[in-house]
Amino acid sequence: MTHIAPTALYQEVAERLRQRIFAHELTPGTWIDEQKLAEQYGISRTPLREALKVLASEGLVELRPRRGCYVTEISRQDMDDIFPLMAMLEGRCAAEAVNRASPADIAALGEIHERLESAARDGRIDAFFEANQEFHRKIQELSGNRWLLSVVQDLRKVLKLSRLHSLSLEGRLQQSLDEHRLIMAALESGNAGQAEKLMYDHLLSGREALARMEAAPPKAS
Amino acid sequence: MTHIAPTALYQEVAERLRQRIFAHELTPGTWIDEQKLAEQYGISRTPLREALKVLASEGLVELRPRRGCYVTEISRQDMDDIFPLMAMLEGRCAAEAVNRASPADIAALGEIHERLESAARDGRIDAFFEANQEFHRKIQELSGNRWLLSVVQDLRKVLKLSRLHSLSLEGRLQQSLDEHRLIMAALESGNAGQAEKLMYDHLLSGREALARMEAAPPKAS
DNA sequence: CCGCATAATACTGTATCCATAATTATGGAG
DNA sequence: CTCCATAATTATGGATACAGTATTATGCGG
Repeated sequence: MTHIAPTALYQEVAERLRQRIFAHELTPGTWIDEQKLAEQYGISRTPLREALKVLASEGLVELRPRRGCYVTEISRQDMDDIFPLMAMLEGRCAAEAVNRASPADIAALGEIHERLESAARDGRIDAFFEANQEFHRKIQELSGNRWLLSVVQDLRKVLKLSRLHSLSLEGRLQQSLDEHRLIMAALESGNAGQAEKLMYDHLLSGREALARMEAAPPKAS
Repeated sequence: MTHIAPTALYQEVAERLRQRIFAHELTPGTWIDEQKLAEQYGISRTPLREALKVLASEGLVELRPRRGCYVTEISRQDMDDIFPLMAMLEGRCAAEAVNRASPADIAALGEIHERLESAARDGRIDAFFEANQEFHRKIQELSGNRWLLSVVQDLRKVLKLSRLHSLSLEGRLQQSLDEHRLIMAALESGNAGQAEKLMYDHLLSGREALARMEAAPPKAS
């Protein structure tokens, strides 16, 4: 039986760990017990350690020599550092996307946007969250810049370390939807400069919403 | 004998490999023979493989499953993708540096700039190259944004894969020096917006010089 | 009773070993 | 002579074993 996916074990392990980290099953600051995790996955420590090296490069975990591996703790300062950066980068993605996207691409993006609309109508936050991610990712891909894509996605991974999601803030979902509509319109009209600025503002707006939550957290620990 | 540096072996190996790649002793496209390299370094394959995972995350090598490890080949397209990105990012670094730097920081930067001047006077290209790197790095650090720093430095590593150095182009060294003077002046006068734009233009100017070399390469293979 | 030193334990880091898959060489058939 | 198939070789990927260091517990001294 030939493996269809010849992907190495350490990659699969890395992906599984990523999911657990994003799901906050492994919370920031917690120590990762190599041999416990290895036997839990039924593998040896070798591929696990290789996976941890990858996650460390992505910033999801920190490897302290002779001390072990810890899930990265993200500070408010980090958020303040990353969001403006993301705003700039995603803004650039939007601008590049306008320059390179075909009408078919824009149409595909419009479909994703429609899912945002319907999710918002039904108040389905998690569906909105999913479509939102997909929308942003699609634009990033449309930029056609492989390196821009990888940088943005690496930073996005780091942001996902935070358990705060601005969409659960009262009114933020509607506001986010409004901003998306504007961005979508700019993309359709082919206005690169405007798309860039709107995307930039959209990201900063998201950070602001998050900041408001930090002041009055919903029910997180 | 206690190791003063408790740094793990795989990190040292990764650094040694980086240097060999940057020195073009390991040229893009070449296959990395694990066991040959391991015995050459007098170590086992385990830490070497971990080092290769790190280098792969940095984009310096490519790991093809079951096929081995190859030094990344950088295309013209990649250069065209990365340079504008770097221009934007380093521009942002310069702007942030203006906002955060103390007079002492600016003075330290001025000293590095002086080394640029003197290296240029004596026509010492490699010294100029060194001081140039240090100048840019210092500004990146002054931005005070840990994530911006890591993103920029990762991309810088990838650029170093290219064996083309624009400074060896006739007249480029003087042009680069001129641009640096303007940047330095903007930093000293505390004009963030201008520093950002000048740095942006400086990077694009570097890419243009490189493009001219690609058309008429000096003597590279 | 508290603090420090020493010993025991446990985990990280490295080496060695084995299995599997890919590449290359060799031989035979067309 | 060329092309394909099969076998041998070689390298990668994973597992296991071992060494060294950090942490924790325990006991002794103050």
